[in-house]
Amino acid sequence: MCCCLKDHAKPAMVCTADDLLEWKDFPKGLKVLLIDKDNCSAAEMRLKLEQMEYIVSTFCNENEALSAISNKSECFHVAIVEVNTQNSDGIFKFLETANNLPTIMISDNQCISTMMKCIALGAVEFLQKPVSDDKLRNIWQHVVHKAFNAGGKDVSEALKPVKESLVSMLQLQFGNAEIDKQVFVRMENLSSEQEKNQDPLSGYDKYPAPSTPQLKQGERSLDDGDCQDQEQVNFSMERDSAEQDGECKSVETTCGNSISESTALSSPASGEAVVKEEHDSTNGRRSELSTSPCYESFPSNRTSNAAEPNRLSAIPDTCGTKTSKKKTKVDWTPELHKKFVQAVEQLGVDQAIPSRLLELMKVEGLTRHNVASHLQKYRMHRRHILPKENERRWPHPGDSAQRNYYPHKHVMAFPPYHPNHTIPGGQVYPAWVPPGTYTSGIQVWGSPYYPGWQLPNDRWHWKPNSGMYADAWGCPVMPPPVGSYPQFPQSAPDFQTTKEMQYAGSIQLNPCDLLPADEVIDKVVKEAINKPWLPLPLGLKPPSTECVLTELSKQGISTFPPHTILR
DNA sequence: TCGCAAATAT
DNA sequence: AATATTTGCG
Repeated sequence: MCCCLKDHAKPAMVCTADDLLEWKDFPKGLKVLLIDKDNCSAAEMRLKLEQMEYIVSTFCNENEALSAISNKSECFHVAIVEVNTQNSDGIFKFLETANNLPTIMISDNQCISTMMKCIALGAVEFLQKPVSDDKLRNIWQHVVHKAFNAGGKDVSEALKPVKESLVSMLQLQFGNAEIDKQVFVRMENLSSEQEKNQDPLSGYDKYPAPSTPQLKQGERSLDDGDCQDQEQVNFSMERDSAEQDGECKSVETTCGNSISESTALSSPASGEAVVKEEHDSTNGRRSELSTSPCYESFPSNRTSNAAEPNRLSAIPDTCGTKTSKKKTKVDWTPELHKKFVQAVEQLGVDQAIPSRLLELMKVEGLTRHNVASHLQKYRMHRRHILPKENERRWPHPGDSAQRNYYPHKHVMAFPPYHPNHTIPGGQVYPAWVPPGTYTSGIQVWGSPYYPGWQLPNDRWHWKPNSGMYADAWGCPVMPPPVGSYPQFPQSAPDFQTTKEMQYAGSIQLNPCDLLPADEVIDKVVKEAINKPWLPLPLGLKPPSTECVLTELSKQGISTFPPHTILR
């Protein structure tokens, strides 16, 4: 909704064009009944409210207002009523009569008893005059609250359409994520539950006085870390500090309080709001983007839209055409990176070039520049970072070139406890295919599973200690009983096709690394998980071919380029 | 177009 | 302050 919300450090909400459009105008058109004898303040409030797109009907006294309500010539969604010591009785009567109308009291003084009585009679809020713009702007919250909490029967005719539109909005808004649906359902249940509880001793329901009727956070189930699937490129919109756009502003304030907040809360933190525009010098292809807040951890259950994996759905900038100023930023999610790596491997590390990669990736919205940039980074890691680390660890005069693929910190996962245990050749698996020695097999588990050379921050949702190691590989990963490997039947042989492999297999264990301490193991596992490009530490094994194929098929990938199939 | 490196953005 | 991405340039 609010692509303009800057309060949300993490643009965690998912935005779709429709959502934005829907929310943008939400409060617009709500009818406000205003009773204020003070013509000045009445006019002032009316003006402000109208600027906020509310439709205001002003009355000088409660009788006029009541008659308007009673003859049903007009309907109202919310009322703002001024109360003072002189007119209090009449106002109380109004409150009692118009008990279906969310009524906000305003007054110059704060007579506690008057306040108390108003609230007791059903007023939803009691505000001191002058009422701040924010308060005015947010009066719609009472409408929503009433619509959802009054219980079906109590929802006035005026509120019904509001509720309906809210419901549809919410469905739209939350339509994508399962989690959000839950929220939605909860809201629905909530209102029906209240409806049930209402009859007996409905004292409470009769006098709801939520000063801030917002969707309560506690009422929604937030399962973060639980979102996956959806592979799309995420373009995060760079929040523009200058929020000059009036329209944006209104969206911001409108959504910023409760609704958008709830959305943000219910969306997995991993998401990114997106929108953007970018100039692709290449073919003028316009890239706009969408966002997909979910990242997938390997064994993800790709349940939802596997439909258009390569698509960057377009999102119109709802915040006005000015969004064109916003820059785009490609979000290299694991999915996207995986795609990238696969493309690189398909072309062969050496022949991979941006334009070609772009074609292979088939990701709409992605530009050659984006790919080039990523490729640059990718190569950088291979060329510099890894070699250095490797060199440090395993100095090997005369063979530095080859060792470039051996990454840093080669912590032995669970080295043999027995000093005399021999490490079988081929137990070490290099993750990256060395330049020029690209061969089959390796990339299969090197890429599809671990998309990157790096898994930056938590967005990848790989939770090192969550017992997902096994899942990540599709096979158990925890150390088997001391000294035995039989639990991992697969295939050392499959990976012994390159010099690297052989080299790796011949490496001598450093006594210092033979510490099977738990923390060491933990560290190793974490490392293996977080740095998939590294060869698996001794003891950790790559997934079996079966596992790989099974997993891939689960992900809807049933065909493989010939060279990617393990033999 | 590519790819490096500086500039920017988070 | 570090890192990730974009932008500029040869």
